[in-house]
Amino acid sequence: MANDLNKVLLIGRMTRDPEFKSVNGSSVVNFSIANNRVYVTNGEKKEETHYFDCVAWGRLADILKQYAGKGKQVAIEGRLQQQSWETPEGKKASKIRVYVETAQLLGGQGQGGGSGDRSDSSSSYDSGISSGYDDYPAGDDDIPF
Amino acid sequence: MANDLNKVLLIGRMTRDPEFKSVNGSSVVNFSIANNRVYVTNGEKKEETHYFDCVAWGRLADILKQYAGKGKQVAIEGRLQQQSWETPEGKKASKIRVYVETAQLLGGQGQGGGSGDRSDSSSSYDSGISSGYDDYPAGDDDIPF
Amino acid sequence: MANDLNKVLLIGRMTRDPEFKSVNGSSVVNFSIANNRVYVTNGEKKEETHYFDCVAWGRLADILKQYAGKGKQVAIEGRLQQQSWETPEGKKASKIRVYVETAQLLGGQGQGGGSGDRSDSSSSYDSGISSGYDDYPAGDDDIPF
Amino acid sequence: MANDLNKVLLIGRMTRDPEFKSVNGSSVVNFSIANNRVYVTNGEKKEETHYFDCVAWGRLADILKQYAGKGKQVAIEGRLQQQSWETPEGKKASKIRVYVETAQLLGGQGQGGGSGDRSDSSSSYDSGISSGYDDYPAGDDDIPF
DNA sequence: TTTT
DNA sequence: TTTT
Repeated sequence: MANDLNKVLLIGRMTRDPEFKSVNGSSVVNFSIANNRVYVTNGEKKEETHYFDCVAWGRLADILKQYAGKGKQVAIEGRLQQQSWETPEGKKASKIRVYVETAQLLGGQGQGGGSGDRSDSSSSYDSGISSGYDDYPAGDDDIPF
Repeated sequence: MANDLNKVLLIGRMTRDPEFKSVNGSSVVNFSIANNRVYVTNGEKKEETHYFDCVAWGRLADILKQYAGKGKQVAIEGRLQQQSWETPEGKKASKIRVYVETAQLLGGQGQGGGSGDRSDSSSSYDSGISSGYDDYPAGDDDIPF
Repeated sequence: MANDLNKVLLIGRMTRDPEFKSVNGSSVVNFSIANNRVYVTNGEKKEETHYFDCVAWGRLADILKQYAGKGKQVAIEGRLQQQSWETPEGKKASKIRVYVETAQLLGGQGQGGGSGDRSDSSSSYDSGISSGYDDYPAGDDDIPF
Repeated sequence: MANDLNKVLLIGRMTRDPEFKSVNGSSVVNFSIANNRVYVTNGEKKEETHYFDCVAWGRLADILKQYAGKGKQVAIEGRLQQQSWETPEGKKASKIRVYVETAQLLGGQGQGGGSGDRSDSSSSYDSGISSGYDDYPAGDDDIPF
């Protein structure tokens, strides 16, 4: 069986602070990204917003927990993932989300803060951070951006 | 408002023949792609298949209708799209699919055929085809691949 | 012959103002992007900067001329292109550049300005703009960002 | 400093067998990819071929050495890299190549073989293989495709 | 320097 | 359920 190409690249803003949890000792964050699309159809300008659910694991999850937040602009790279589960009624359900492999915080003019004491994290430089299970393309351990 | 980066790249096989319809005079095809993932966790090889819904419009839809089919391997480039609708019960629902902007048929050894008389389309060369509303990066009108 | 997948996605800062020219009535801009890479090798943090030459045509060129500038952070999407030419001595030469199809100006804190009177263009919102030969995924004609 | 987004995705055919060497005990392969572009300008079909130099390291290099070869169709994912060096005359020179992070061999109808005894490797199934310094998204050790 |  |  092949390992097929599967790559997603998005820029958008977090609709809320990343939701953190720990699964079997591993860090996990879930968040949603608002991605705007602007286009012109026969002279008329149109705007749409699409919302995409994202998940990140490991060190990347820790860093996003610490530095990302509602309104922050972020570039993410990852892959599409089909989650499947059974509903309480025993029906099969599935949805698509983005498994984030790398994230770069952009110096956007988001409203920042949101949930309280994250305001101190506004070191305001861009960052590229990756999942961190490998030590290859990674950020710094102390001041990731 | 911005036009945010939104790019998806996938290789996979069509799980069925593209489903064709005409919407306000425009061609539309819907299809699903099986994308395989192979990875190793602590020495153990694992395999998963993820299924992604795709839609294509215009000339690309026409070409996919004519040349693509169940089992065919295809590389697609497009963008993530959040479809939103109301259920018959008046609830809001939404799902993610891939809006295909370009497709390249790969000369894979899929089980081909499926729904009968498409076997004659096995011109068996690769192809890169795009949506065709613009005439810029496009294929030929007669022998697209 | 196929139209093979060829996609490049970069975030970086312009090393200088885009260099504008007109070729057979079409607008062309050339510019260079500084793309930073940060990684860790056996505990040690490393940094590198890579410079990539880019070219854009048409309406995208006009917009970049008007709104982009030295130090601006930009996300670009395009394709790799091999330029070939003959040297004055009659030798064959070739180099790789990025043919930009879409660009999104990011609200970064670059040193801005540079060549004088562009400072007034700091409308400071992000933007996604594309080549504009098609009217499909495009920006606005008046206030592109 | 940021770790900026830098992503390249290409499909093409190897113009020759990968050139293998060992650098400080690490495997390295160099190869060149022919990437075809087909487009239409005012009704006229045009074709171009662009050649891109690629490099892969580690386990991915080993696998490409063993299974890839001249004429093989491959999908690669990686990043742009600017190589810089000094000429024998003491001048600075630089070129752009693709640092390959993942490769998927496609079941194309390349002329295969080429340099002798690779013909036995035509297991002819697609494959997705990655650099292998991490054990995360990887192939099998024995039968990678 | 080049692939199908 | 939503960001600027």
